Amino acid sequence: MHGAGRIKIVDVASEAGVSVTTVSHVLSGRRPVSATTRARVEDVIQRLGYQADPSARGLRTQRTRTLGLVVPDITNPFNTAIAAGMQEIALAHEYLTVVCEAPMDGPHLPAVIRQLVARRIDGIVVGRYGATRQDLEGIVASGAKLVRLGGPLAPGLGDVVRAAETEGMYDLVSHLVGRGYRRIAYIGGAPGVEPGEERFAGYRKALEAAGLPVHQELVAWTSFTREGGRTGATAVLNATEPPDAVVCANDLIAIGALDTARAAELRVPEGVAITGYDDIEAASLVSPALTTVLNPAREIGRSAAQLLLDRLEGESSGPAREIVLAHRLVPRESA
Amino acid sequence: MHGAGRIKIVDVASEAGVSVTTVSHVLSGRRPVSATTRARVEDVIQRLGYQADPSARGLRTQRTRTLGLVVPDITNPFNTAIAAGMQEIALAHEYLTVVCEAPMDGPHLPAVIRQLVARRIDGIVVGRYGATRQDLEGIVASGAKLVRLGGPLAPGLGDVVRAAETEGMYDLVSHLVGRGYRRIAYIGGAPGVEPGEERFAGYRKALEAAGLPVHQELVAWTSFTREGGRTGATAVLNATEPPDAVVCANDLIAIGALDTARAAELRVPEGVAITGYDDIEAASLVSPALTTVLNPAREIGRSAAQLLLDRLEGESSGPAREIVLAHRLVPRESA
DNA sequence: CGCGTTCTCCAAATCGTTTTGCATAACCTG
DNA sequence: CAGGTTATGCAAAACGATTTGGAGAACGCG
Repeated sequence: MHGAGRIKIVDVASEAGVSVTTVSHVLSGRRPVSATTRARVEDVIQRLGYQADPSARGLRTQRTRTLGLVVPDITNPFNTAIAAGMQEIALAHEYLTVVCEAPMDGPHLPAVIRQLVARRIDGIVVGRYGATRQDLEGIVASGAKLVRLGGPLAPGLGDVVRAAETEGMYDLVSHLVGRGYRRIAYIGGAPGVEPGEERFAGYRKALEAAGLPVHQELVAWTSFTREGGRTGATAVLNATEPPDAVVCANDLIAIGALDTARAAELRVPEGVAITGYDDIEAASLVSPALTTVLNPAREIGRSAAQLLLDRLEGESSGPAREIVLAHRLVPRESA
Repeated sequence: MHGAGRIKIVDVASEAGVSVTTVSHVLSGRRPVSATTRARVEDVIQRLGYQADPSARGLRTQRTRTLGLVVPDITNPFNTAIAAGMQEIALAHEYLTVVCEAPMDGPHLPAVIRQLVARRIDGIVVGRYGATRQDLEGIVASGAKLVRLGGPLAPGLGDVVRAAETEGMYDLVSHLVGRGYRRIAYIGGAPGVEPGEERFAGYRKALEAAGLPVHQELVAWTSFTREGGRTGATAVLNATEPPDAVVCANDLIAIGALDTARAAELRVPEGVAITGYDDIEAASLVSPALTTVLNPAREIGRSAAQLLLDRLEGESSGPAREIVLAHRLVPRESA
């Protein structure tokens, strides 16, 4: 008759003939309990299906056993892959994961962070973002652990997980150079936003290493969207001396660039090569299939969650850490 | 020096020169408070940036102000759109949304539900699923509010939100008939899983209304994946008398069918028409762009959250409700 | 056999809210 | 102005767990 989930620690204690203290100790293992008592208590817990009330526990411990992920766009497959990776690790440690969307337009980020901090979320992962130092410091000051996805490692701003973006773009552009392309254009997202900067750096380094110049008129900055790709491609393809390849900062931009090329009756890759970055699902669905770089999103999520859990369950402080994950070139038809 | 988020209700009370009871009352409005006192308290709350501790509040009220969404695959854009819709509504009411993945392979669903129930989540949305009656009853018995996405309205199993799937497929197939197609094949996902059943029903009704027979060899059941689409299409296209159109239960299946058609050197839509369902982003990115039906996923999420909040904040019980959302045919190149 | 350790376990305080039962002050009404 | 309402605010008891200071029993040592 007593519904599931309603039994309390005191019920377990009386059923097992011990005090609530003892039950708590077998649960947490913070003090020794004799083997026979422990066995009896665990049996009762099992039989009654006892589960500690998270609010009561949270009130006492000041922990919520919850991890948060903040991303600019929750429907972006790259971001959901990160979320999936986090959940995989978190669930195994009985942590919950909440993912929050904070669009780039308007001051959504501070509000979302306030929400998360007010909720006493234990650890927060801030996704690829133009987050200000102030935003991030607010998280750290609240006592929550912080992991950033990308950006430089800085003291007092949590740990960092990132893909080897610069190296990935370097390899991609070198790949193009190796296949004979010489006038290689670049379409970036919003300038100054982190992953864009690093990818652009890889582009420049690769050209430099090949002894090729960076033409200012072959570089366009727009936004990380399909529409951005269309306008960016229009700009670089109309240069006085057009490019033979267009490197895009992500797959959505590249798909937009494909639109523009198709509209201009330019064959890909014969007329112009086009490449993306991230390897989202659509990259292999469009035609021609995009040459791109695999962004190990799920693995990024796993690493970020693991970093947070280490800080939470193991040594709380210590020097800031950085995890860099390997990229992988995915050659397909568009180059 | 006192960091943000650390101030308690007693601090607010003493700063404002009132008791904690009064502060609580201005917060909840459950008892009248004089205008001048209220103003003073609200000012102090503002100035100090007070935010009630959710664990303490949850312990007392037995509410977590959290909504949950359970889906088979968190990276499916359809599901993330639902999540985004839920979050939009939930956040406005200061509720958090957590989305949990419970893959169809293996007994993940009961475990995830247990987790959510143990966490005292206030309301749970169970996505398109082969959920058993037992799973759902467990949720209701725990006291959490339940909304199902699809399936028949049944007493004691919460409210239902669904798209008009049968009608949507009916319109789509009727559209094909109107354009002259006569041998129309169908590729479904796993048989018995809800959205598939309803879509198949729409397919049959439309053929029936047009006086066309349902050929057993033109119906294939696989899985809701691109790979499923490939195998399903191989089956129906190799029928003794091949179809002139292939209707797929969702977009991923349709994209897989496009693969098969391309491999068989069949032009689409000249050789065979292919249609999808859901209108995921990739549907407009592939070539030829898919004729499909817009599944109002975001709106579904919004409605589900609203339903939950109504139960939570308004009248708790009452007859089970069902919300049916309109579909919309999206004609593109593939038919 | 007395005394100090080490094992076990318990009672009670605590975390920060909400909510109920009263006390007091203020206000009408006749 | 007495008597009864209504407004206003307070003190104290929950909510269900964790954690600390000890109590009693068992054990070893001199």
